[in-house]
Amino acid sequence: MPEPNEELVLDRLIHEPGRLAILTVLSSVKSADFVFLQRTTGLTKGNLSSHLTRLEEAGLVKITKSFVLKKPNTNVELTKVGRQRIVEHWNRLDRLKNLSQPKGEG
Amino acid sequence: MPEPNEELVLDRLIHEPGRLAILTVLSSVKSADFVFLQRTTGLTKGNLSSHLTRLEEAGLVKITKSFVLKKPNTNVELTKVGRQRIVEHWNRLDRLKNLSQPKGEG
DNA sequence: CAAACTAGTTGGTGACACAAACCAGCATAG
DNA sequence: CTATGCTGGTTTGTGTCACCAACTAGTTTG
Repeated sequence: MPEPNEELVLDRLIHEPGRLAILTVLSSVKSADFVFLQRTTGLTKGNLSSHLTRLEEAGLVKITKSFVLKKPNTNVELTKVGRQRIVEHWNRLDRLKNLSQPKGEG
Repeated sequence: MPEPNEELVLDRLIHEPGRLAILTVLSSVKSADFVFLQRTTGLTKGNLSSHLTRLEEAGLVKITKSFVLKKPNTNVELTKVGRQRIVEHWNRLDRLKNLSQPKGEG
């Protein structure tokens, strides 16, 4: 039973393509609403909704619901923890990648 | 129904952490055997076995079984396609990452 | 012979990503 | 008023699949 290199273990919650996209988009903006996230990530409403719920439950995003122009509006922003975790995830991916290409792409 | 940016869609077959590790290790060596892969990836035998089967079925790796010192020996190497696909996957991840950090880490 | 070890494979199970169906509010059409 | 159809979401049903435990096959040790 090998003990995996802790540094390289990938967090599935974050690694999942849909959520990785959501979190990565969020890390470039202060906040984003549901419709914007749907457009940028290409996720369906259903998937986006459930991913957001999971991310919120995990404390990675803060969700604020309100009404804008009489329409429901779901605003999402990274929490401090969320921001740390997505950065750390990209760092881990870099380290994994560098296992195979220690000198970087030539 | 938004159409996702084709360039950014992540292939789950490759993206799965265990397989991403296997493929990344393989991309740095000519070939590797089961035990070596288990040590380097930290996967259990069962997981490694089933991931390898999936990768072989997908044509990403070539598996050669033989006996070495009277023990079964499973040798694994990337196919040409496999090598292309893992490189392309890392490129996609780079592009996704750069959506949020177009200037690199500041 | 049995017990333990190596090198794997297979089967059962729970988690979960997905899309379809659903829901609520608003707007126009008749 | 009812009906139709938007927008902006949530919930539900289902199939996939990653995981670990159990198993197989052969070898070595006693």
